[in-house]
Amino acid sequence: MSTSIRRRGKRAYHHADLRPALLAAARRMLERDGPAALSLREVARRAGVSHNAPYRHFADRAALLAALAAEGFAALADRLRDATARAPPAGRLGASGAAYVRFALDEPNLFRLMFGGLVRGRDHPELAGAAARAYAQLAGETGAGPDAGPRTVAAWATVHGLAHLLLDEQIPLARGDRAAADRLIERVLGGPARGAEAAEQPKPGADGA
Amino acid sequence: MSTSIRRRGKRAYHHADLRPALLAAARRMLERDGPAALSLREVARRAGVSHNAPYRHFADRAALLAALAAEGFAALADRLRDATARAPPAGRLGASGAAYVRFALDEPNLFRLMFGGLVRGRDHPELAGAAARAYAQLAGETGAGPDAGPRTVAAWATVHGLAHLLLDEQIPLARGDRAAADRLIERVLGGPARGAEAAEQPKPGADGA
DNA sequence: GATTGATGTTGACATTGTCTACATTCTCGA
DNA sequence: TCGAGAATGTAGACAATGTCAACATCAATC
Repeated sequence: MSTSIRRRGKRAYHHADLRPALLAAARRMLERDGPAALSLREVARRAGVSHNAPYRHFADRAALLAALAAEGFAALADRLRDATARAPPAGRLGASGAAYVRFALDEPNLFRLMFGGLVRGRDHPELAGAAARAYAQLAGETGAGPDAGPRTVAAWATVHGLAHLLLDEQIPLARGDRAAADRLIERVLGGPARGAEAAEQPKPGADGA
Repeated sequence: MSTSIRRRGKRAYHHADLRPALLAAARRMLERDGPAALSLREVARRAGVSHNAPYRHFADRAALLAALAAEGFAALADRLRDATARAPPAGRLGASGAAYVRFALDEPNLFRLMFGGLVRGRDHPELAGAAARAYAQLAGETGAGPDAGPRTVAAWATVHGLAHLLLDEQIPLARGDRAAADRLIERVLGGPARGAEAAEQPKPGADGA
């Protein structure tokens, strides 16, 4: 906490860069306790300012959450870019999907904030823009153009659904087991039409929502 | 509100069936304002009882939400059963998937409660059981047995992801447009390996989270 | 150097979840 | 029949939260 009350030698008038400091504190709290438990006052406390200071940078709690979600979409876009850049052209679809799911597993609560319906892009243009950029990245790297057809939609839906199911522990898979996630992704993304020739697959579990 | 303060001619001791009355009120409030806005005190108010009465029937707010989510899984299981019962054997996979997505579109906030990570089945056995029954129904009707392979997981993930994407308005589709949802499902569920020969497909939108 | 706008603080208010203590009503056994 | 005990509902309190209004402080500008 108290990230740079003063900064760069300069005396720093009030706090200097309070907004990023608030976002950083909120990000930590988000990943620890989830979006529902994120309290504006606690964020302010961790940033070392009064409980009303955040209102100088965010209209309300929803705006803070929207900014966090926007950061999440930017991070997701980066991940997708990195993953596809490293993959051979033929493996880009799988790499992109795996990166998507890994992102969800790495930052479950950020992912939930982004896709949990708590904040809607419609209400926050900044969020809508960040989401659009991430989708553009995704659509571009799945091999289809912006006029992607059912194939792209299906691939996207599959990966997105897989991320959710894994996150909610409805498909048993050790959290953070990258290799297992990769294998599952590869099998599932490549597999729907191939049938069930791959062995040792996980099956739907009874673990609740 | 004030659902059956007294009941069946009998004088009814305190409220008679407060628990279902609370759940009914909560269900209405949930669909109107979403899971995050659901207040225990407001539920009590609408049921016409004191702010603490719900604690005789639910351990806390999370328990109420879990009970609602469990009802949701039961309703989903019913929908899946009905849909597959009416479909010819060859069309069961598609019918099941379409029913799944339609359920999400019909009761968006209930769906978000069930799959939004707000309540975890791990903490509420009743919820875990209801979820397991719904999944069993789903797995049984996708044509695969309980040892479903990647194909079943993929189908499930695709449908689940599609529901989420439609719900979050990340795929443009008029809310409640059943025909469009059905066509999309059919194309997407049947399509990943077929390529993009189907025309007039929607494409990923820039509508934010 | 005074003014002004941005930024941060203090205090207040209604609402909420939850705890404890108390009241009322039902049920069941003598 | 009735009274004890268990269910069920109520009243009051408390801390925490989101948000509003009023005030303070600081940097920059005329």
